[in-house]
Amino acid sequence: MNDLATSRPARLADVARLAGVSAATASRALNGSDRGVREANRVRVLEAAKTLGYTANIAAQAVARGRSRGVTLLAKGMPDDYANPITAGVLAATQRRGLPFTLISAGTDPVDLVDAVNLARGHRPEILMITGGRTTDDVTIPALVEALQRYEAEGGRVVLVTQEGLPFDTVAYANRKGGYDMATALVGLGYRDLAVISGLRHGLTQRDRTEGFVAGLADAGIELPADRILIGDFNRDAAYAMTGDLLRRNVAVDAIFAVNDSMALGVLTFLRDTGDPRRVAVAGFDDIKALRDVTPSLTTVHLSWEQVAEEALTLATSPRGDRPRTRVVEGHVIVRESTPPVSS
Amino acid sequence: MNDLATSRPARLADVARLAGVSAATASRALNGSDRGVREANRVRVLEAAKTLGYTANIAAQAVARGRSRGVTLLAKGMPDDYANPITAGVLAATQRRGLPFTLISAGTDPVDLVDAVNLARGHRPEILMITGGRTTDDVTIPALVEALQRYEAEGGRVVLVTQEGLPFDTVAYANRKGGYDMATALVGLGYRDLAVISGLRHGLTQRDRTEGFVAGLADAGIELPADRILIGDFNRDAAYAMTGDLLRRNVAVDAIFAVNDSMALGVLTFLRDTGDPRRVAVAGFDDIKALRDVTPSLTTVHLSWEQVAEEALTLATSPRGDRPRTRVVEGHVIVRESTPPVSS
DNA sequence: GCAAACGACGGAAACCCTTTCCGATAGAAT
DNA sequence: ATTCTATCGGAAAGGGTTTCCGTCGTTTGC
Repeated sequence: MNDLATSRPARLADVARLAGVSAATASRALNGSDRGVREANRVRVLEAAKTLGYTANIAAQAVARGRSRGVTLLAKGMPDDYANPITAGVLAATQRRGLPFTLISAGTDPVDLVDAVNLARGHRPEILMITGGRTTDDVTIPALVEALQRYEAEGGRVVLVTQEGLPFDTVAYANRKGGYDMATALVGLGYRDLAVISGLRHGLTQRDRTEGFVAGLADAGIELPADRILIGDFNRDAAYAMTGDLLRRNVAVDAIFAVNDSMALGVLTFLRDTGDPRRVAVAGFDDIKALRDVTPSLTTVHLSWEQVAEEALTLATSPRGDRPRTRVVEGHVIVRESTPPVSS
Repeated sequence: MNDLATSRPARLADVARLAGVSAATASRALNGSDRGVREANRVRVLEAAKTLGYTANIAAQAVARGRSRGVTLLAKGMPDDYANPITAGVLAATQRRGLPFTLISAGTDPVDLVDAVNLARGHRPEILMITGGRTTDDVTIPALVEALQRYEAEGGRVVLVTQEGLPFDTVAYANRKGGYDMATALVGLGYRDLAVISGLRHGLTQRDRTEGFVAGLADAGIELPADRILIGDFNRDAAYAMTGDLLRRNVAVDAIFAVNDSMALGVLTFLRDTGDPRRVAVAGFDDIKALRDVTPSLTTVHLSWEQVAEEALTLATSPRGDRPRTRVVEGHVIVRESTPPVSS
């Protein structure tokens, strides 16, 4: 009932004093790590901490230790209107391991990302994870790489989720193969007049998925005219609009492949909203949870986001190799109602 | 090209040395606020910082200042399968104001929440925001209140989002009124045999929405039998299962009110999976974005999450009153296809 | 025109809170 | 009695911010 918690948080020294030991001993007792503390003292310290409502000042810990515990995830382009499966996956995975999790969100502008990296660097987290599509024309890449390399030189761990090709440990997923397999699947179902709704020209994710899809069609003997690949923003609303553009051109289209599920939902909703008489099939990529609730259920490339997150954390917590490692998570096509077999 | 950034982050002293000033001056130059620094020195410091790739150690800043900048959002029960509108709203709002944002997620167990509050307290953030349904039978409430009061006594700001009744600044939304209005609307459309799919018995959010709904029906002269209120977990899958339980009982039901949209989606999907969706009307609550993509489009109570987040941040950044303030954000019913007028 | 007062600015040092290194002490084992 | 061992405390980081004080140049008053 020592109600001296009036205006300043209890600090370690207060706990130590109340327990009748030194600050060093109190510290050792509280986070056990170090070497032994006599049992009697340990319990006295713990009790004192409880009485005072003591909470370790995490910032001070970070300063003293030179690094703060846990994972900081830098997500680009958050928030969007759909649950970001990567964020959710990493959050769940860190929770499973009891690691503190911090989310820092950067705008979609590449410059923001560099700023955000520097902000994250300021936190000095053990593990810095970065997600969000990179682009090919990004002039800030050198700055980004430099900031991250500096961070690794300082002893931090960097893991990239999404993008291969940068000199850091990376978890990627098989975008190209997924696109290829989707093409194969759609052709197998009987579709011949295809179109792609894709994202920003320079985005690597969408580029790889699109390229894989085109390659898959080519291997099946189908040439995809360039004007059947629509380019726009990488989100649902843009896809909604692009679908309109496509259909107004009155070209023959029997199936649309959207490079991710939110965009596919945009396509689907557009088709429904306008009641287009043509029955156009739709396929997506990612297998986000929201798909369960739409009609028709959506054909997509399933990716295990749990696995992506797990791999990333495993990479991050294992000792660093001398060269950056890359893990690729593969997906597989799931055919659902949105792409019924063509009964020609 | 001073490549001495080999193994340890540049610190303020390095910057100061390179700029030929003292650490004090460098500090003043870098975060401007304090007193004036002669322009010549200012630019030299800024240049030095740039050359060295200097990033302020945020932990050290927090220790020195006694508080770390920005908003820490404590979200209970994250992540779920749908984008959490509160989280997204607060994230967007903090970004708009340029405030650093940190997310800490707690499990669904109330004990986790107290732990998480203490973890958050350790960060000493300026603003601590808490969201996630509270329950009536929660024995940890006193501990929670004590931890938070202590935090406020230490100079932190606490804002609760969702729950009225605790002695802190709060942004609530009109759950009861929303339920009431929904009942009125459904009766107005001609529905008479109603049922409610609700969440955990002790959850305040679902309790208020349910109570409001029942009251609305009563005022319209309709008595809702107790066995038409189904109780289960507060998520989509539970709602999916509960719908099955309800319909298997073969009672007359012409409309189901689910206490939130994810649950309504579960209901909708169950109806669709098992037969004709149009026989039973469905209504939800929240107006989450995912609704745009489902068929039939879902009748719901619209809430402006942007407004909720804005109010919360306004509360948090304005000087504290002597008594806790409460802002209530009201919603309104939006009738969509899932509840067509009954043509008796 | 000169002295006094004043304002702007720079730097030294204290401080924030915790961890960790290292030396000290007491008791146990030999 | 001497050497370990286990435990503890003092003090030094760790990287910033902020207070306090001194200096220096400029303005004001006479």
